[in-house]
Amino acid sequence: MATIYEVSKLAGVSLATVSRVMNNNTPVRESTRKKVLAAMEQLGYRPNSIAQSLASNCSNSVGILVSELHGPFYGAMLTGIEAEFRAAGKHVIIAAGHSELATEQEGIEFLQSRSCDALILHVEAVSDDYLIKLAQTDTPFVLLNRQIPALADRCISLNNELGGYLATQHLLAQGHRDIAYIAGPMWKTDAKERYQGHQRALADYQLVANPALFFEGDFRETGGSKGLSAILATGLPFTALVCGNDEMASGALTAARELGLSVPDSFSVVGFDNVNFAYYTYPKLSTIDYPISAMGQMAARWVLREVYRSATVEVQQLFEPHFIPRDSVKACSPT
Amino acid sequence: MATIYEVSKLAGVSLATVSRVMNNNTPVRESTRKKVLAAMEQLGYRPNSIAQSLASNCSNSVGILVSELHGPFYGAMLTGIEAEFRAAGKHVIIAAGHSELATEQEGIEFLQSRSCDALILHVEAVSDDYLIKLAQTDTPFVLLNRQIPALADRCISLNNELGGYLATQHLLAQGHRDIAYIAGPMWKTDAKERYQGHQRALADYQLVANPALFFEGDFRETGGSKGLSAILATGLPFTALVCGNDEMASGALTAARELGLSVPDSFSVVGFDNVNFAYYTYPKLSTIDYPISAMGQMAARWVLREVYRSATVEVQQLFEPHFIPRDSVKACSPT
DNA sequence: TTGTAGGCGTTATCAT
DNA sequence: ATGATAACGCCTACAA
Repeated sequence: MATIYEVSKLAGVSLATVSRVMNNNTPVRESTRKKVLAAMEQLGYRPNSIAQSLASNCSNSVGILVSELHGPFYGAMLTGIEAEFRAAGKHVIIAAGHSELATEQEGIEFLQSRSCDALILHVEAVSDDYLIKLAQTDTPFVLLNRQIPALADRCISLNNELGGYLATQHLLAQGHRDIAYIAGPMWKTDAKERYQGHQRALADYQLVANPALFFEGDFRETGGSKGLSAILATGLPFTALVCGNDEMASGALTAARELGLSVPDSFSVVGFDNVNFAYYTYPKLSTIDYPISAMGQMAARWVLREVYRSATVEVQQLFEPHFIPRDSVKACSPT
Repeated sequence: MATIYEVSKLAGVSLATVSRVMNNNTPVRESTRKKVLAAMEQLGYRPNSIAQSLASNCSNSVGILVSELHGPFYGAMLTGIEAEFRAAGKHVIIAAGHSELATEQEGIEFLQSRSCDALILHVEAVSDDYLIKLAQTDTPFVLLNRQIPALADRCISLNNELGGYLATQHLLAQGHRDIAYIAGPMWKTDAKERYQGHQRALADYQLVANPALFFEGDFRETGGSKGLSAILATGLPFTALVCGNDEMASGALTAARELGLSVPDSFSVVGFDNVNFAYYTYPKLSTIDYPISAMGQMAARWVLREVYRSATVEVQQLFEPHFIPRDSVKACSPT
């Protein structure tokens, strides 16, 4: 592989000049520029990005830590991020944190050791304090799907509470009063906030959530099926079920079918996230939209603006969810 | 950030010695090792990976090019790859090729310019010749889901033809004779091979595929729904439908339901890939298993073995699919 | 076992 | 506008 040195020799100029035409940061006479370009072309010269990084103290790489690489949710997020960075010539290093404390911390350290210029973190297990400490470090980072007041300027998040509110509010407006709830792991902020929204919507109608109709699931399909069984086992009547995310809703739909119950005739179901497959369940799932791809893109832009100082479009940090009506909810028939 | 130099000063040894304890490739007296370790600890020393890369001519990074970052298929693949590399201390740079020629080539060049030690390529649009030329370059790469005879030693692929054969064979064994087929884009090798397997299975029964019952889709859900409409529009009878992948099968299921047809009573459906949501469709989709996560892992191992010379477990390059019976197929009732 | 010194391919600061 | 030359932080013969 040709080096800058060989290019300079062939072009009959100095190292520095070659560097200048590459980065065009310093004026170079047009004729010499041409000479250099020609030499580069002739040698098939490609700058060594490692050497550039060492000398410029900028690796042009940003680390992404997500909980999982698979699953409809993170895929959409990564797509938004990658597209934005690729266009800017930055590259993306990914690591999975698996929602586990140790793995998430390791992941962050791993990414830091790779000398990323910045980090985009979608972490769940790590504590607020840990992140606040991390902010003292000289590796800048943005937080996706998390709200920490002390770090508000680097948080990009959805109003989960509002989403939870909207889901339940829609059911209430349809006449439902006995509403079961399958939550995600309540130690996860988004699961908790969604549930709080649920409670607020109930309060609007002078109602209170019935603890017997509550189940704490795992955000996965099995959580939905187990949750439904548990709720049915109470023998209590209910006409609607809110699930903390679409995966659990899908599990609940499947379980209901296997038990001979039909949705929405036996009861209505609402999910959360609007992942791509929500449209392909049967019945099609009514859910809350989570614009995760756009949010990933915003995280990328934040980095572009704050770290690479490129003049980019506005960065939106707070996103509002909205309700997507489909076929899994119907009005509560007066009995 | 502390450098190796400061560590050496604090420990009272030379630069070289510090480097040696880090890489432990050269014997170092235990007492000096301790001193160095202590100094590193005290300074919170972290090696600069960029400098390491420049000096050692090894970036410890491998580039991954996939068609898409979202979708159940690639997610599973990335998971297999990331886990394997992370454990080996290598990191993963990803790029999306979107199944488009220009984007795939750009992606490869992008990854090369990032001085990856190796590439894992899941490319569809790029030609065999291009890849054969690429093999002359000094960037080693493995091919996932592609078979090129001249590059056989770096191909990790599934026997798609066999998969296609198994899908149809199962239907034939269940008594089906009029079998419709919704293929993926036929310029994609896997789509073509799956269809060839379909034809071979038919041939076993002295049957020939009916071109009127064939539809070329796009591997996406809409392909399945459009395909089903097109096939129904012919008015020809059929009792089973094979789809080139699960996404299209899912689309066909949804479309069938909307048309008032019930699967598998009106007709049976088989998919391909066994993506995670295949279990959550209604009815649960009978399909062909595609062990993509394991294949991703193998690609990673190939790199570990061939490029990083680490003694790893055997690398399996050829994978065999098998049939997963679920609820979308039933025996053809004799009429 | 340990130290010395040259090199990896750029960038960037001075001069000129 | 251009050229020397010193970083950048580490690795690795070669010597001792």
